[in-house]
Amino acid sequence: MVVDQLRDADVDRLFQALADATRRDIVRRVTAGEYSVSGLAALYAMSFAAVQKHVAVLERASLVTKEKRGREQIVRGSHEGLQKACRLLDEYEAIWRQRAGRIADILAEG
Amino acid sequence: MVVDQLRDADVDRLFQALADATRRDIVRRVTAGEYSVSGLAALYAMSFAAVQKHVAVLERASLVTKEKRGREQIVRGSHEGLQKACRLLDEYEAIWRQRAGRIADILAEG
DNA sequence: GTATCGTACAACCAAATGGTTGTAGATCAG
DNA sequence: CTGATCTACAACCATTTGGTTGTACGATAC
Repeated sequence: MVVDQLRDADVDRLFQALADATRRDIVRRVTAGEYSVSGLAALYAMSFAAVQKHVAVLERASLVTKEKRGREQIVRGSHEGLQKACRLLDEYEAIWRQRAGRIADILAEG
Repeated sequence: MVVDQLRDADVDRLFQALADATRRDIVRRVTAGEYSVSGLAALYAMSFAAVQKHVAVLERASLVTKEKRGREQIVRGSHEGLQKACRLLDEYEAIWRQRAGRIADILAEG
């Protein structure tokens, strides 16, 4: 299904975005407070353009939003993205619990 | 700190491993039941070696374990890996809730 | 013993990643 | 207007990733 493929791509982007320590740090910071792109860039030992790219990756993954304010671009954490990731992992956990439940049933029967 | 670097690398591997639809599908399957590597390989439109690599990525990320049984290698889901990922995301959620709490306080004061 | 099956691993390739520098457009300060 | 600041984006580079094929080796079946 095309729908599922799109969803897969979304999830790919989500976890891919979280698979980098700098990006996770950015998520942490912009979730706790407000930062401009250059404000973030000042925090890391890499070029402005590199940080800009990281923010772009987070934005495409819906983990972050940008809002123009004057000449600055304010980056904010998006709770939706995080929740989505949490819910996805919970699904796997649910599968595990189902299996654990079945095993418990088998043990109870045996 | 070296400890934190190692931890970062672990988390990188974790989310990196989850950032691929085929690997997520493998996790789903081996969490629900038992599969050999070739049993898994039969499910996907790619070579055995490709699936083998995916399993290796999941194994390095501690999302999966392998156990030799005769000439087969049995792949099983590791609950620890999933829990770790869940807890990590919960940390971010906690940061969000802290911030939401502060905002609520400010609104209550104002 | 021989053929087959399941696995491991190397070598290779195209595409994506994570970084760089450089250029250019808006916006603000003086 | 001029200059500084913030951002965007292109071009480039090294490394990693996700895939392939081919080879080799232990375990099993006959």
